[in-house]
Amino acid sequence: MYAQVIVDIVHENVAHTFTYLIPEGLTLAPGQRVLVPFGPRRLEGIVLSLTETCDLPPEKVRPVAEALEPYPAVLPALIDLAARMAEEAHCPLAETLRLMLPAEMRGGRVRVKEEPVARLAIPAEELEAAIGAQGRSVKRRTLLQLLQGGAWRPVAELAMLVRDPQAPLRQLQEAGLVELGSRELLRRPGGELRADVIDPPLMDAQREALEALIPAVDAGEGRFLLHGVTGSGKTEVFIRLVRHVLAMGKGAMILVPEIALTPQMVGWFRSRFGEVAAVLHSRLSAGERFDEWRRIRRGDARVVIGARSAVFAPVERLGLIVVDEEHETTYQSDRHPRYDARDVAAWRCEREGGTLLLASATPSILSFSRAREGRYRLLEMPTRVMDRPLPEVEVVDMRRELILGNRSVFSDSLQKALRQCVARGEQAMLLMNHRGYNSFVSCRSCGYVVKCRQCDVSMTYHVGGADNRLHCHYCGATEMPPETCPQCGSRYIRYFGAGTQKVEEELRRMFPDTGIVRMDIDTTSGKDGHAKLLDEFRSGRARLLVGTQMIAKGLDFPRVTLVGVIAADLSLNLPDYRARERTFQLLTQVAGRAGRGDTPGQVIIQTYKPDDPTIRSAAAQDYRAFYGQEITHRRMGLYPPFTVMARLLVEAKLPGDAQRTAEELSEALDALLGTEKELGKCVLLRTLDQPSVKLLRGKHRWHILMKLWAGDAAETLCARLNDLARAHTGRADVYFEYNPVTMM
DNA sequence: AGCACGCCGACT
DNA sequence: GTCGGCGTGCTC
Repeated sequence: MYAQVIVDIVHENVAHTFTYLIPEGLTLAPGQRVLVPFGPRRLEGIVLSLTETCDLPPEKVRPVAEALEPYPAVLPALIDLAARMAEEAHCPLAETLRLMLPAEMRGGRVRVKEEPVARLAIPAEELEAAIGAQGRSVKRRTLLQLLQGGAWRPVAELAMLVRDPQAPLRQLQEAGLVELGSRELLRRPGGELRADVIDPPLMDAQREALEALIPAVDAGEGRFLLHGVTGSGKTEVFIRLVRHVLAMGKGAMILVPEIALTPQMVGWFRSRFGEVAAVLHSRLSAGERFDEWRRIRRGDARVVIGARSAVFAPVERLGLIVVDEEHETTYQSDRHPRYDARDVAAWRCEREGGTLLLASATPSILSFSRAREGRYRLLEMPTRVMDRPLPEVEVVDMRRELILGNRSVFSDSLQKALRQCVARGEQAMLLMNHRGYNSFVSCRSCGYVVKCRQCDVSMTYHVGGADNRLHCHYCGATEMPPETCPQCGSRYIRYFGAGTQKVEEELRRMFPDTGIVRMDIDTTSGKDGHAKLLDEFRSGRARLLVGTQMIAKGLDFPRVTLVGVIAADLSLNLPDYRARERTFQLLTQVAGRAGRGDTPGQVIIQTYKPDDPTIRSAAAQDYRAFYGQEITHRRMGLYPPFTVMARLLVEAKLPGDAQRTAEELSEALDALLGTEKELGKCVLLRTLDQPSVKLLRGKHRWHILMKLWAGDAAETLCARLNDLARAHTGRADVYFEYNPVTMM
């Protein structure tokens, strides 16, 4: 027998199977990891298939060195998935296969952890006599007593009752009374678990959603989009559905945008499912991730809660994938090989006979339009649990505040509401979608704005640490703020625009005796950074929480009755066709954090554009109204979902190299579209210019942006563009992006 | 990818 | 005459 093996090297030259002889006594199955000789080296590889024959000259075929595990590490369905993704992304199969395994497994970086254990080696009826025979040794007698049940006990556990048990245990072993061994130890993240929380009663809307979903789950099919307003109890629907799937003997996956931001979801699932639930995300240690992966692979854990990459978890007999907060951009991978976890989830469900459930209070325009087309079945949960009202939303015109002489970051309304909220002993959350103290530094004489030396981006003033410095939010560079203008020499340097630090400082001035927590990348970077800050707020030690968009996602604090949005326009003004969508999502999601307990919630949105339709529909928490406006914008502007966006991005040290390369690419594209007219027909728009960030990390940037009619021609064209980018070598780097995450 | 082989310039 | 530059090509 021969094994067809993909070696773990990502390179076009070796992007095909290599044939190895399977030595006597070794049995292999597709998906198994092996060690194979490869020239002078030994490499890890994955068995794709087994064959009886081989058409290579026999002297060229060498045998497999060894199997790395006794079981297939990659399930057949995941081999298919890797193959499909490699074809789609035009990349070597080895690259997509890597997604299917925890990175730590490669190169033998993690090991199975073992612990020493001991058990009785004699029948129970002989124990009494054995204890009697131990003479004056209290340790040996106690140890025998502790082992009386006959089961394996960890030596570490025995050591808590008998100090230094190793020597007496060895003596007992030599006497044939005790057997010593070692046992696999699983490293579990996040402490003890218990499946002891009882099910709360279901509301009508939840029951209706389940009545639609359960027959589909029973049939192993169906794609659903659940649109449920914030606080409508979607999580409880997921939990009941997962329980149903488990009862069928199948497995389930719950994907969440970023697990560090949604520790509550993990808590809910672990308290309801206990050991059957596994958690997968990037903040686990290597050992924890490997062990959780193995618990899933062995079928011990059949519910997986995880972030984007958990969509590749080795769940067999997959019955359900839930994508919670499906509108989040974190489901799109930004690294190679790029994928969208929602698409992967859909493929897996189709291939493996599972039900797909996308859920959000603010569905992505893409998913909702698919639901309108009938590609997803739409389920709606329009009311909050316990008939709690959606919060009251007030839009405050910040231009008026300025005219009235209020130069604080808080409007009169918000100040008043904050005072009342604090006086009532309740909690408030404030969204400021910009971190730092001031967002830019400028010369009042000549208008000069301090920009990063490496990036075409204004620098943000941060206080704290050893000194106050300017930071670049794109590359992380810092420098001291200038005292005089580098351009005109004036001393008229002023600081403008507020960030989270400034909001925090103003709050402290207003409420000197109240606990305040600031949550942004700067305060949550350490291990468990999120958890510590959230705990500070949850416990009530802090009453006020200031943060960037990370506070808007899925958190459930019953004592929050007030939500303030300091500057709703920040995300609205970004140069991206999705700016309105993102703003609506952000405002609606953060508003939904208010009034989740028994007290009704209040939301105040501060803006310089109080009449903007996006802000208006967010204030009304009217998704349908927003969708109606936005889909019209997209149709008129020829944006997705009506078209596919694509771009060739060029980056180079020298500005001339970047521009010249972009122009050359444009000419190559002219030639291609000239000879293959069919491809040309799908190009609706094509522009060659500089992106809004013209310099990034010291590299000058140009791009060719394209809007394409979705279809076969667009796919072929994208494949060509991808080849074009890959083939390019020279003084510039060229990247092809399909549906780019950012256009900047 | 990585490591061999291979064919031309400056050194003990 | 040898050591070493990294260009080309192969790995079952």
